Amino acid sequence: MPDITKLKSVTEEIIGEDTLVRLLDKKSYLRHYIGLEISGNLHIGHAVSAMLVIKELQELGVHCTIFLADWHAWINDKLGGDLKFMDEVGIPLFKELFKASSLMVGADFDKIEFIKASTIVDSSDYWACVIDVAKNTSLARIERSIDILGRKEGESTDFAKLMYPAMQVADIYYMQTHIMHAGMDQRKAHVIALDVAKSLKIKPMIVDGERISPIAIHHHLLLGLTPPSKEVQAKGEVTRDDLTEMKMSKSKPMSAVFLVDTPEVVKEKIMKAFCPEGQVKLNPILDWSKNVCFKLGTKTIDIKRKEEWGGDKTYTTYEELEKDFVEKKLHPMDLKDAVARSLITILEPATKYLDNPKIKELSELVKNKVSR
RNA sequence: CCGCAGGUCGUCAAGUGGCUUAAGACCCUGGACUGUAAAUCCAGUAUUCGAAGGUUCGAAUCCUUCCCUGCGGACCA
Repeated sequence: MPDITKLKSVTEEIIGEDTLVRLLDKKSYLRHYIGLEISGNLHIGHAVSAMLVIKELQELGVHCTIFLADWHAWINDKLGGDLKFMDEVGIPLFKELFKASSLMVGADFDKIEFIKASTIVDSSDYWACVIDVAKNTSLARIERSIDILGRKEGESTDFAKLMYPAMQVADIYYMQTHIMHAGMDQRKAHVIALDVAKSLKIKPMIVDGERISPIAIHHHLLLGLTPPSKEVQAKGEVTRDDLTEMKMSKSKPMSAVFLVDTPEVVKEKIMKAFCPEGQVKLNPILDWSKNVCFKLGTKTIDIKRKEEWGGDKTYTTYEELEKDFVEKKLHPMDLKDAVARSLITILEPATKYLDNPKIKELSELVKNKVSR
């Protein structure tokens, strides 16, 4: 039996776990994919959550693919919807950022296949898949799933945005990627993919001659560093949609740590982060401790503080740390200091790799494009 | 193509001829206070009102043209 415990430790949920184990056991050739809109920047969540999953899948012998969703970015108005710019600047930069991420987590970058959306849309078969998906779902369903674009309800939606979910699902079947992987914010699209699995005529998902439902892997979304809205804070229950709402966002630079951030910037962002003393719920510093610091690097948190505050202490498990934090034996400031140092260490391979003029130039071009 | 409504700070939004050197809220920035952040309290932030003309002593507010957005209609009878 293949052991997927390590894979599970870096994901929030796997839908179709039994199928995955069965197919791995049979040594079937399995393809994975994760799609990303070309937006011009990757944050630590992409590296940790997405790349870590790729690393674990690679170790299980799965062929991993990164789908460069330039057409999807166009639909979603990223980088000015400028496909040419994406091709010349966005995608080259993205590949460097992925390379940097792979260095951070130890994934094999050379074995990752890159596929651009703009190449598969040349095929009429692809559009047949889109229609096949669209024929097997309802308009209401699509409308409900539209928040996968990261848009709030009520925002103006042009018709192209309604095509997006059907395309996203079609991507999976057209490319025959048995494992569809994304953040928790994308699960609505994946659930549609699951629902239509048995009805599709054009390109059903086939492994070893057997028709299957694709396997969905969803990784945790790191909490943004900025305070959650008052409404959410007041709620007793925090829903999935609330969590999606609070993820790191490129439009709020202080909410996220980017791969290109210097150690000084990382330190500053962490020190300015929301971190209520003794509270675990909606606390990004605790969330990051658990999902970044204890998953990468030394997998410990080293507190350095004066004797009067309790002296130095090293935590080797998150549970231990959480307990002390709740009992207020660990002050937010000391935790922040330790988390910042940990992140800087974890980011170091990426920081070093990205410290080169060509990459900086691409990064600048994107920055100008976005602010325009 | 026609009709209706609308375009004011990053966002929402008041203002319908002089009291506006454009209110307020949120966001953002700086400061105070906490051994972090948040909360709280101060301070700062549109010489400009979709664009161009025009009327007027005086316009974001009136007129003209154009551009854009939303809604509805028309075409098929």
